[in-house]
Amino acid sequence: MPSAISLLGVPRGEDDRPQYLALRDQIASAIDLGKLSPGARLPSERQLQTDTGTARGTIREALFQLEAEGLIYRRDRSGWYVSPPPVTYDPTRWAGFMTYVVEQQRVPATETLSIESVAAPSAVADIFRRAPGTPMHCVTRRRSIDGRAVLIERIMVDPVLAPGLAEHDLNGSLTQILSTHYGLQAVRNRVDMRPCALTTSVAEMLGVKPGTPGLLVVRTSFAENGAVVEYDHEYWRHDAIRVHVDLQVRP
Amino acid sequence: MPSAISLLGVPRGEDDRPQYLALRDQIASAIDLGKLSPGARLPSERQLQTDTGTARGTIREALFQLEAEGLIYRRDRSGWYVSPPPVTYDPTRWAGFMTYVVEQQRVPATETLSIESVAAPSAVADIFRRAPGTPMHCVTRRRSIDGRAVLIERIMVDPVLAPGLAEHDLNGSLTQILSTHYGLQAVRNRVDMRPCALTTSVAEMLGVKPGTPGLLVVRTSFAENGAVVEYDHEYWRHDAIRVHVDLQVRP
DNA sequence: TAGTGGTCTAGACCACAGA
DNA sequence: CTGTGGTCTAGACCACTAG
Repeated sequence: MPSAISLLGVPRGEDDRPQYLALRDQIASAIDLGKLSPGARLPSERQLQTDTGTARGTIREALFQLEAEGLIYRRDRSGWYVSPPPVTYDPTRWAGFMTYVVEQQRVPATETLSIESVAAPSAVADIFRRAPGTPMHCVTRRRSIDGRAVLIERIMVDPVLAPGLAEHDLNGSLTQILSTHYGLQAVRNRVDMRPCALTTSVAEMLGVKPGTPGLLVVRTSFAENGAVVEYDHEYWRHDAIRVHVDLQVRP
Repeated sequence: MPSAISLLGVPRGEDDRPQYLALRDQIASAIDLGKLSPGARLPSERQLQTDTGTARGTIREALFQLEAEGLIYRRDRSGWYVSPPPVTYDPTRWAGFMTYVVEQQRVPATETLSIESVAAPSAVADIFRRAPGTPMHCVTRRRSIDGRAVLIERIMVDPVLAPGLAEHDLNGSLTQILSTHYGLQAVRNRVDMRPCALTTSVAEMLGVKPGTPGLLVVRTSFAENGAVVEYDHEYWRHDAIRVHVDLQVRP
């Protein structure tokens, strides 16, 4: 029973820590101590409400905090769950998603949501060095780890380089297909990353609330002749990924 | 006037978009259109309340959303402001903070907050390959861009390799000092990145609310003989940084 | 259908920034 | 000092998940 000295306004214990942070600490330490394992479900907000005697809004603030830290996540209208550990992504390695997830003893899965031909917006056209409006393959896929959807990717491929791409099974490694069937080999990779919030369309596909924190990874692969092989936007749940780069000075 | 069809619960316009997202869109487009420039201050929450006729909680939800997207930020108890553009950080380049910020036509600044000797916790000791409890230099610095604090860094350096480090002016490039005065040259860099939430202590130093979204960058620099030259944690405001990596396949 | 999170209201007081 | 954001309360109804 945390000192109920007064009953209005913001009384607060002697410690000066807001209630929602205090609750955050309680839950965080429960996770640290293993009382709540990855994947475990937290008590419902209303349960916490009666347990702690604080308003639901305050409860939710603590939960949002933990979500921002990547410790918990929510399944829409189902509940709050403890986040599994993140996978490590290394842009200097050429291994694709399926490969590095398996290497980390996790189970990857890919689902192709759509494959369509779209007119290249000018930003995309620039990258492919083609005229705006040129048709492009646009593949949308959802990828999961241990059954939990962790990213949505939208890949643009030039149909001139990969005609009939749609005929292939795209639920595996796209890089593999481009290499095997079209002789397209990347020799250079450009990667951009930045924290973002997941916008409505992506959020829906991941089954999360719009505005959930995320990480945007933009990959551009170039062939030997400088042609763009793949132009890829990956929208990750922020708690699912960690980036690792190891670099040597070349003498 | 967005259709006041009913007066209780959540009526919502025909579009099915929650009010807080609608407000988010309004503000976001005002920023896009340049009606609000980087650094500009938004109307106060209570002003928006009377302007839009919605409850303050709803207003704040929209603002949090925009903050998570990196479009706006807050100065504690002062107001909400439009975020300046992020700087690009390239871990494959050896240029330090001062250098790459200037290259991007921005004004960098460094402030040393503390320099002390601490006993290495076991995790740190492992990295330096020394016994736990071995004394280490620990430098805490705050770095700013155009006058806005964007990151806190905590650097650990082995005092055996850099005796008397505290005597130097640490408000410039530490890498430079280690190289010039101690002959410590990094030949390998290991970088880890992950989205996080800024914890209380860091948040205070940055003057932001605890839980504000951030990006943690951990750098480990190795000398030719494998010794660890610098072990550095950088806590960035998430809206201030973008990471860029460009990689070639070596034939 | 019961229970969950999602959205929203309309208040209140507190701590601090800034003039 | 005034005004700002920060924290908190105690309700309400909605939209969805899951049994």
